[in-house]
Amino acid sequence: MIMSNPLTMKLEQFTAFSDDDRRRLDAIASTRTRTWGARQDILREGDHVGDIHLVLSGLAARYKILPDGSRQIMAFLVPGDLCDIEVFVLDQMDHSIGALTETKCALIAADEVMDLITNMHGLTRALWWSTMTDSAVLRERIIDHGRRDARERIAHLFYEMLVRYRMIGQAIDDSYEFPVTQEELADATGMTPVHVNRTLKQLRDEQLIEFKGRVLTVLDPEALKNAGRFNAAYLHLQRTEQEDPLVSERVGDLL
Amino acid sequence: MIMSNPLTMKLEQFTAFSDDDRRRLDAIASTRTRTWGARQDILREGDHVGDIHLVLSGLAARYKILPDGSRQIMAFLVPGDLCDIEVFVLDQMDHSIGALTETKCALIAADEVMDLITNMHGLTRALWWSTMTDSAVLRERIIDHGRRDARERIAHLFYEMLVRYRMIGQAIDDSYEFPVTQEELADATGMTPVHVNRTLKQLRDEQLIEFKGRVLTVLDPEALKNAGRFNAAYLHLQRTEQEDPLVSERVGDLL
DNA sequence: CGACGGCTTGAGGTAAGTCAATCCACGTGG
DNA sequence: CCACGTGGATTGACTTACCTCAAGCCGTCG
Repeated sequence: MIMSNPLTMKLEQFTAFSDDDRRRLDAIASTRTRTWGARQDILREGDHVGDIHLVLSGLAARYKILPDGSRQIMAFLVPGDLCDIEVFVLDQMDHSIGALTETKCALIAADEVMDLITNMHGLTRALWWSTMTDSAVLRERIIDHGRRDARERIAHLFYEMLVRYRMIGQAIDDSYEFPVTQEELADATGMTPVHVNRTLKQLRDEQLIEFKGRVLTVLDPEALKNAGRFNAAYLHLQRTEQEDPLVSERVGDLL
Repeated sequence: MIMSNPLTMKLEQFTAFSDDDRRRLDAIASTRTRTWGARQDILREGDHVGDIHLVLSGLAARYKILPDGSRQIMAFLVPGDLCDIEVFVLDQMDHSIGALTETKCALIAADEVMDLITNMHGLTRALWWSTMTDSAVLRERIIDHGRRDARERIAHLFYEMLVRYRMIGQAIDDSYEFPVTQEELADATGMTPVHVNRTLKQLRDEQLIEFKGRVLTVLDPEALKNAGRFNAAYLHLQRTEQEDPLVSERVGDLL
């Protein structure tokens, strides 16, 4: 057996490849490469589709810088990891990738992968989008826990849920039904029920929200958004701005 | 325009559907449904492929119970969210889904989706696997931040990295090169550099690890694994146990 | 009416954060 | 070969956000 590239090795944990598959993967991973020095960004938040990057050697990190300058690393990328398949489906990066040490990546031509995507059934693509945005929401939750305090976390969650309920047409103005107990909120935000309670009280006292009878009402959307340091980019609601006035109508004012 | 089901509404944020597509989605979402009462599990950790579940109404949560009994909710699922597409690719659930209120789901026959998957090119499937495990790792990081203390977090990270470096053949016995600064570790674990330092010292004092010259050596794998309350299930290294002795050789003893 | 689940509030404790000084390994230039 | 600068690691003293324990409250439902 030939010692192949790290991506192949990784994927083989899952599927057995034919020699042909393996040759193909190796070819992809070796034709074009590029190297970044330590502390350089391989991809930046906002970048659009270009080549796909596959880490071959070195160590990189998926991270985001928050408004206050703090950084949250959401994942370490080791050889065999793909940096940016999601850009295909999500249009633009919602976070950055930085090299921690000198890092070499294989560059996979956009259209090689594009073939896969465009040949997909419309529904399959939509499915991809769904998975990818789910991941993005997960990443945001990591930031919540790592770099936001109790008040910011709750505010962020409530604002996100407002957007999500609007998306599916289940928010009336700035209210939505959100039938969670404080204990469940605690389990979601990684705090204790007691502290959730105090934080809710604070948000209520500040006139940002009202939360009674399982219905959450956002009294001051702008203020809540700020309190949660919310930035809608990660939800990838691309069509809103342009094409579709109807969709835009649903969530547009929240972004 | 017909008011369609929540999945369609959600996906339309991203793609414009033809009337045909929309009809198809609606059909999928309405043929078979099932309702769960509040506090019932829709899916349990360990469940294998069955029907795919699409939330139609109610509120559910993606969660995991830790060994000490604490629960971490990783995501709220609202109408339009899919509970378990990943099972297709990952063989079994690595977490549970519970209904928080009475929740109705559409049941999508496994083979309807299976068609999509099996018709996929081997590489595309592998790509899916890659994305799905990435998500699983993200979820694990949420648990880290929400329900593990500093020592557990660092221990968990170091053990996970050992497994990942083994997977790509870049660990020598229980050592691997991990060229991160303490500040970067802090950004990844959501703590401060100072506290990372103290935690490292503790792990060193306990003879669990050695970390000098960018090389991390796990002195006592079993103990480190326990310290991080590590459970390999989320990495979905399915082939290891059975088929492939070579793959198993790489990571087998760690699981 | 009592019981129960969930919410609220207080008092006191602790893990982790902040600020700041010191140390150490290294690379570079005189 | 030593002086120096620099980035990172280490350690101490003090603060704080959040946790724990525990009691009381409130609405609803049998």
